[in-house]
Amino acid sequence: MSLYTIAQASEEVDLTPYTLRYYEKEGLLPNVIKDSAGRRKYHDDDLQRIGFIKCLKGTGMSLKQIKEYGDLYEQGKAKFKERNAMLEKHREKILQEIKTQKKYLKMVEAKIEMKI
Amino acid sequence: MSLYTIAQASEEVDLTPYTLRYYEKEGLLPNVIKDSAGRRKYHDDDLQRIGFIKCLKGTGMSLKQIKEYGDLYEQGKAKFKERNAMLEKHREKILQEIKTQKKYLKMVEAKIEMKI
DNA sequence: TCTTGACTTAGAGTTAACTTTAACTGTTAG
DNA sequence: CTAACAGTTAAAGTTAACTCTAAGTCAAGA
Repeated sequence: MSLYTIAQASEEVDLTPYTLRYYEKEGLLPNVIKDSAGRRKYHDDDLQRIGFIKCLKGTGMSLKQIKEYGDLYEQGKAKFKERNAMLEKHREKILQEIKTQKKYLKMVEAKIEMKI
Repeated sequence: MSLYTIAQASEEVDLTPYTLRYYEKEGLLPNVIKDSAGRRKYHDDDLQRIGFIKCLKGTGMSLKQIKEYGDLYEQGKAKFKERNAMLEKHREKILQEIKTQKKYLKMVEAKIEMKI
């Protein structure tokens, strides 16, 4: 049950403190606690959550949608179906994106081989 | 040797006329000609070029870098080496990105399977 | 006690990539 | 001839996602 300052968390998840505060302000990190002096303390759970946010963001989900997902997550198993539907849909999007990337890769490779 | 109006080109490449004019203004499309009334006429070559711009952009290259690449392209075989070096580097980036996407795909799938 | 340094906030500023607006021009159908 | 239409420009506006600033607080070390 280790706790991290914002600097440590920042290091750990490779996002700036600015970004961490921004995500929190946007409602993506509802469970970050503060010490008696008002300073943020990040739990491992928070870092896990940030990790998943990075995954969703890295696969093209907007922060707005990520927040929607997070809000469903906060509502527990009542919203499990909705939440998983979002993920299933996102999974399809990622699969499609990988296909597109592979197509583009071939285009770039073709251009390289063209030697003109 | 067919020619396209901006509306037709827009349809063909699936970008708005706004975007096509914007790309031109940014110097990404230096060869678009105009008719006697000042209206743009797109050649097949232009559409090909736009197609490759979409490829580079779709794989995360910024318009600024795409312009750099295009500028080298304009300078013909004198800059062939530099140009191809850019593409080789970009190829590596795409490969890395596909790897990352696959990792993220697994994370999303794991979360789906988690059923919590 | 003083100062240094890491934090806090609200709010302003930045960047990329469009996207729209306003005012205008030339072409075409009735 | 004229109205509608498809285009033109320069410049302003928009959006997402940060990124930074200014002013302040608190704790720890010399």
